[in-house]
Amino acid sequence: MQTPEPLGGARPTSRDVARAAGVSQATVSLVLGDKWRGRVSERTAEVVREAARSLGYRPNLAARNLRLGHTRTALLVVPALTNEFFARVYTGAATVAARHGFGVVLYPSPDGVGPAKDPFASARAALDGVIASSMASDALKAFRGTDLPLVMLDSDPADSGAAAHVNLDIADGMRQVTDHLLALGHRHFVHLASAVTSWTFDVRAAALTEALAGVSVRTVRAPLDVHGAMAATERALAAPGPRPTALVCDDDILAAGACKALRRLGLRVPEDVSVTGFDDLALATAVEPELTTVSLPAERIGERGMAALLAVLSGEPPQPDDLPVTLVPRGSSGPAPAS
Amino acid sequence: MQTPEPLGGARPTSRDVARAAGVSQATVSLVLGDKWRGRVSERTAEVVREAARSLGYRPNLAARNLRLGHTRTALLVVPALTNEFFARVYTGAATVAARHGFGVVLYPSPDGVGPAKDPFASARAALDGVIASSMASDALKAFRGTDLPLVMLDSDPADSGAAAHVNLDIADGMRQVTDHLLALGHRHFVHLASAVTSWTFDVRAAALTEALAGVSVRTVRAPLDVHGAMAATERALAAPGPRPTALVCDDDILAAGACKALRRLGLRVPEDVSVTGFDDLALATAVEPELTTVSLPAERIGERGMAALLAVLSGEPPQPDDLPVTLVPRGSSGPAPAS
DNA sequence: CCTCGCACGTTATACGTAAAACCTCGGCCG
DNA sequence: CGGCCGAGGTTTTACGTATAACGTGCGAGG
Repeated sequence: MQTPEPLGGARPTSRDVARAAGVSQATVSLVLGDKWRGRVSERTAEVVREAARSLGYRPNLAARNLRLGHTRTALLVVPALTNEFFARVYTGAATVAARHGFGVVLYPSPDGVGPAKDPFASARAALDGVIASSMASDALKAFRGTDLPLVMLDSDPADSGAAAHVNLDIADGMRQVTDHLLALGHRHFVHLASAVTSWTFDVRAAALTEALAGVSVRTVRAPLDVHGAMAATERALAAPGPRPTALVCDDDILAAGACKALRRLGLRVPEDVSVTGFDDLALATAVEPELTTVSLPAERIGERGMAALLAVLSGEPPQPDDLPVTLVPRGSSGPAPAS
Repeated sequence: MQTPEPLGGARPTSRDVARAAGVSQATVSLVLGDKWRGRVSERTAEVVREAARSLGYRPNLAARNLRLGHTRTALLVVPALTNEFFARVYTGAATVAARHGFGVVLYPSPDGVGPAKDPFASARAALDGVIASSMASDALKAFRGTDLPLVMLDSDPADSGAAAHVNLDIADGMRQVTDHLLALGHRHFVHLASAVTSWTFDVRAAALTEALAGVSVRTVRAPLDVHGAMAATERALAAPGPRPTALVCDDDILAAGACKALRRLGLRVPEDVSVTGFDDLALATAVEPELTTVSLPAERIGERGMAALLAVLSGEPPQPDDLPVTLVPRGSSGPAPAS
């Protein structure tokens, strides 16, 4: 009937819709907000809906958020978006968010641990809460002392700044890895550890040394990329003493690099050296041999994190939540060589 | 001086700051908005800033957005966040956005998450514009006919719905690949193509068939994962006729799968069969042999896309923008076998 | 001495929405 | 017949901010 498209200048407002439908703005708000049962006749409601449709009306979210006092959006803080794990966490969080009419905006922390000068300015959306995954505690200080509830994922549960915690049983994962390798007869280990420090890596290290008490284990650190892992692996094998037969890596990327380095040194995986990863990225089944690794429920921790935030926002006291992880034995690990 | 933390109920508003500083709300807005030169004395400004700091004041973005009529945030629509390429596009876009006081919120299109019923509802932020990367044209119809400017990246430049286009010279990339392989003596090709269709893959196919006119080439389609690629590769090699010596893949993931499948068939890469990828993901150097592939300036296309959107928003007519891509020869391609 | 302009603020208003409070009219019951 | 009630709306207000429009002294110039 009227202008079919909101072309040209300004977007139509609810008042424009009201005018077109011959009702007041309040009625439009009622109808479009689905709160009109018993307050507006079915016929009028339909007229309003039709007017809105023909004008191409979309509510102004800024105005709505201002009026409502909340925004139904959460901020997800992650160390690095290029890591598949965090993309999956996001997916999980966004899924349950959508189910509750929430949105999720991402904030890849600059530099992973950097001093986030102003997270609020860069995540320009007005927020209801914050979820942080695998972040160092002090990288989140900008969110402390605000009124925003903070849910921490895969982080130190002793951190009291968070309104809720959801964790992965990382320690158990590492225990499963070591049990697996010990059962295969391995007695000389190298721990290829991540050079970036965070709770999740600290736990891996602690669990490993505890599970391997009394067994020969050597630690080498590497940045989280293939070339760093290769260099570190070469260093580790160049060290004096008996040659390690098992290489436990903090991450699949490190494991992939380790495999490459070993092969260049003329060693076969897993016949001469077994290698294990962590995280079960797509990479784990792309390389050869496929990596024995620990599968983490990435989507699920995102889902649970969002659910926890929603619980906090509705005033429920959230209980601590721990998710199990599972060892996936594949081709990169095998029996320790005879001698 | 006053309450050091905004604990308890409501967040402090600019009016609270004004009260604490003994000035009017307008003055607070002036000072904090950095528009006070010659309107407010340096001393008063400092008092205001101190009051804001001690109250922990953060401006209400919803109110600001409403007042200003824009939000300085853009929506980035991508097919799948777990693909490293898009994470990098995001990074580039977010970088130049931040430089201009803009934010970027992500919308991984319905393929990844739930029903796409209303992109505006799920990306709850109020938006100034939309950037879509590698999206099929009809997946964006929700953004057409709105007042939001749309910038398309890596998409059909003939699409007139977009206010600006930024593209990669994909065709040239594929030409470089075929030139490389032809120079190595290859004459029997297989094109391992993506089963998902989009402009970027159509161009790869078209460029390949054009560059290989008169040469034996067979096309097999596979979903974008390692196992799909393996199955497709086996199918391709089981076909009658002379054995292909070069496998051109639409994507590094496909290439990695192809390498695995070939090895299982007892064929060596690159001695028996050469394999090439596309995109130059981290995966390309994680597998062995490392993949010959085409490196795409992912961050840069994100940067240019955001710059184009900013240009459109300030009324400048944006010119079409094409970014070069480069072949990176690595270990997975070599001379065609003798016979 | 009047007035002009500048330095320094303040008052008032609008942005678009949601919802509380308020109207109006007809029917029905006591 | 008076009053009450419910259906179907409308009027009004508030959310917090940015900024246009409007004072108000005071020093200087005519």
